[in-house]
Amino acid sequence: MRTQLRQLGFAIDWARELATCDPDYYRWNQWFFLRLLKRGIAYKKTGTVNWDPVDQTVLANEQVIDGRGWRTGALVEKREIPMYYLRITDYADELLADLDTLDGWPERVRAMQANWIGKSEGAEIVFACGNDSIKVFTTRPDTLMGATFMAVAAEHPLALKAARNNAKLAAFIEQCRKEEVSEADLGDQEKKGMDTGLKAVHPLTGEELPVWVANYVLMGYGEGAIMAVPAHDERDFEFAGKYGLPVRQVISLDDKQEFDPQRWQDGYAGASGRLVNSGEFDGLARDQGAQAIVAALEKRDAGRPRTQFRLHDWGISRQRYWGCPIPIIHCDDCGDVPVPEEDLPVVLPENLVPDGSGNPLEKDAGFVNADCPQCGRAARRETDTMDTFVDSSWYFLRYACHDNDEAMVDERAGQWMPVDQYIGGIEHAILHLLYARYWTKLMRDEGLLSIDEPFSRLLTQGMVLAETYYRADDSGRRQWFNPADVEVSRDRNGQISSAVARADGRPVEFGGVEKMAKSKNNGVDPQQLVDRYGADTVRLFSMFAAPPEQSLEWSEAGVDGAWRFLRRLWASVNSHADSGRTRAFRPDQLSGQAADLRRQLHETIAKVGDDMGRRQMWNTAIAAIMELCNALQRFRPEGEAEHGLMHEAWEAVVRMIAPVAPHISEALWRKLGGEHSVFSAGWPEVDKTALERAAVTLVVQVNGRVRGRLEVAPGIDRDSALDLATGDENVARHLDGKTVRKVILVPDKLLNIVAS
RNA sequence: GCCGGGGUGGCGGAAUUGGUAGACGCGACGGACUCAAAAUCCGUUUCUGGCGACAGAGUGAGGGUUCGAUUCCCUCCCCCGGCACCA
Repeated sequence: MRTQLRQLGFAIDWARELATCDPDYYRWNQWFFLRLLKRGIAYKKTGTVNWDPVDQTVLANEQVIDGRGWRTGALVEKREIPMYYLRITDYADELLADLDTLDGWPERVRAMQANWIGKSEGAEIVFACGNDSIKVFTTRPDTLMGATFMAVAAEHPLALKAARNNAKLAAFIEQCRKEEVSEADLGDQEKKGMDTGLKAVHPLTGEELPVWVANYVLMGYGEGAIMAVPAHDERDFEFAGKYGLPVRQVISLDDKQEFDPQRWQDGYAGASGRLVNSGEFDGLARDQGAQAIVAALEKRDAGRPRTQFRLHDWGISRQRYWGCPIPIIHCDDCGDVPVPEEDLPVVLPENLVPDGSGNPLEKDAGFVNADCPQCGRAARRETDTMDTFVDSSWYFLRYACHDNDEAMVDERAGQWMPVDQYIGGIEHAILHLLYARYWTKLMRDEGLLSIDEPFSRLLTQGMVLAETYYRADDSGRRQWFNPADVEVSRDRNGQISSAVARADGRPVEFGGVEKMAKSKNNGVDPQQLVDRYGADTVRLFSMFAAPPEQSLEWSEAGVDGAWRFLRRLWASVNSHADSGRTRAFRPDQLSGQAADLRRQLHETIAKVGDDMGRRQMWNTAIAAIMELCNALQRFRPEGEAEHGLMHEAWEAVVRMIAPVAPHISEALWRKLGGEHSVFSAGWPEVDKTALERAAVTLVVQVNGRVRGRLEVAPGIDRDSALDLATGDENVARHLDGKTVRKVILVPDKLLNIVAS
């Protein structure tokens, strides 16, 4: 079933692929895009793409940064091209706030989205710099008086301007821009910088501050420029130390701590403390100081409060063939003209072959050449396609009303939505799920929907991991072997001692356990297992292996157990049904073992319902069903009532296992006399009266260690329990010579006698 | 470097709110059935000592809180995943 879960996760990807092939879906994507364009929610601006100067193509992000080494460093250039964007940042506040309403979502996904949106409160401050100015964003306006230099990103306009007559600076900037490509190891990259020679003017003191280019300042966040306060920011501190820039303390520390400009210490960036060395602001607490400083800046028109989001607007243009065409025609005279509604959809030609040299649409005259809808003259069709995340943002809405060719969605979408239970891989935790939430809100605000959120409950599956094997050639390049093509020898502890390739019998190296990926050739196709054992067994086995949110190392050990379980179930139910003794009975006719068995049956029904529903722990649900089956198979029914009980039990078992082993369950359900499908039979009901117990097991501890067990009537009080416990031989032995100090009773569960 | 998730028998994992650690399954070992094997069924299976009843140790390491800690707190180690030096 993990496979099935996995496939449900893939459904997102399938939906995207199918949707992009479906002109009907294109039509509404394009219709809605044009509507957003008209509203100004979609807009055009220059964006940066990774460009391969050798193959002359745009590189996908993962080709550049995922460490597979396709293209790195010098082989990637940045290129500025016009792109279409959606104003997702306008919804940043709502997307953040509504996370609190998604209580059916895993906490970690909500945390990841909140971090991604990245709201921070602070101020923007403007520093004069010659005839220009530098605007910065800071979360710490209280430290303004401790700013000792400015730092700008390599791409910052002022840096570029200064580089025009400074070759060394230009070279440094070029180097920074190249290195920025590999974000993966940015974390431990050394801080580097260079003085531009420019001076910025402190807006309150008038002091001149040097302006540096620094590789730790990012153009994509805030203003691409910072005021550096080395005394209270660890990165600025490190940078100042390296380049000998001044450090000025402006926030007091705890009494215990002394400020040392040579050494960074934890409290420097802390929240406590008052302003010092800050002139008129001295003595104010941090937040008051921040307010006062921002007020002073506002008076001089040099700053104001501001909330900054990390989230960027969503660039939806993609320079690739497969995707929904962006319905725009570029005319030399009329500019960018939307394709008229009656001409939608713009469809992709299907006969093009991507050859790795860029978007084939650009070279297809039949697609590119178009008449301007406004003036009728020859014009050029937009060849960028939409990000396929656009398609996955609302496919589930279209499912509800796929046959409507008059409207994007109709009232049926409102009836079906929101999705009760959404399942997908954890890799979709941020992008897909955030875009789908955003799109839902967009459609709501366009009057097409009345829901705020698309998915009520979310299950994010863990990754499936598998062993990797490789053989390195002389140059160190690794050739990866699929685990299925490798013969593994293990030592007594199950550890891999050696492995050889089946093909040539020569040894291969074990490369550790990693997430299944094409690049490591460690994917496993469950189809072979399905062919051998059947789909029900493979579903049962993979659902039983681990809870769905946990990552799972793929192993076929254990699949035999699932197979045996289903075979036993098949035999037991058939033999019961063939006995033909299925008459109704009254529970009070049962006694002894039979009554216990019926209690276990109803406890199991309750547990399995809770595990499959609330807890989403399918592995323990299956374990409980297995336990029940073991008990049922051991039981030898005598008389009509006990045969009736067996019938009640097997009916319940078949209904409970049906979600996991649907084919066998369906057949067994008919065998048990079901007229309709097991899936219309409903969930077995818990008979609360069957749950009552005549006796419970009370664990007896002495000083927290288990020394005995008592069978007692439910609800027994502490003193009676203690009386019984001290009568137990082993308990008495451990109490011998000691005085009872304290007795703790956990009702119907445990009695702890504290003695010394 | 930062963030998130983990670390429990030979293995996958269970223990839901601080209350019997190891459910369920795999594997292994022993037995029944069989001329034999497979399949099936029964039993044992955390480690150490003991014929046993039992006793001691034990959930990555070390400390703490508690009558009681896999669970809560502190420090540290290791593994997996993600990433954005976010001002």
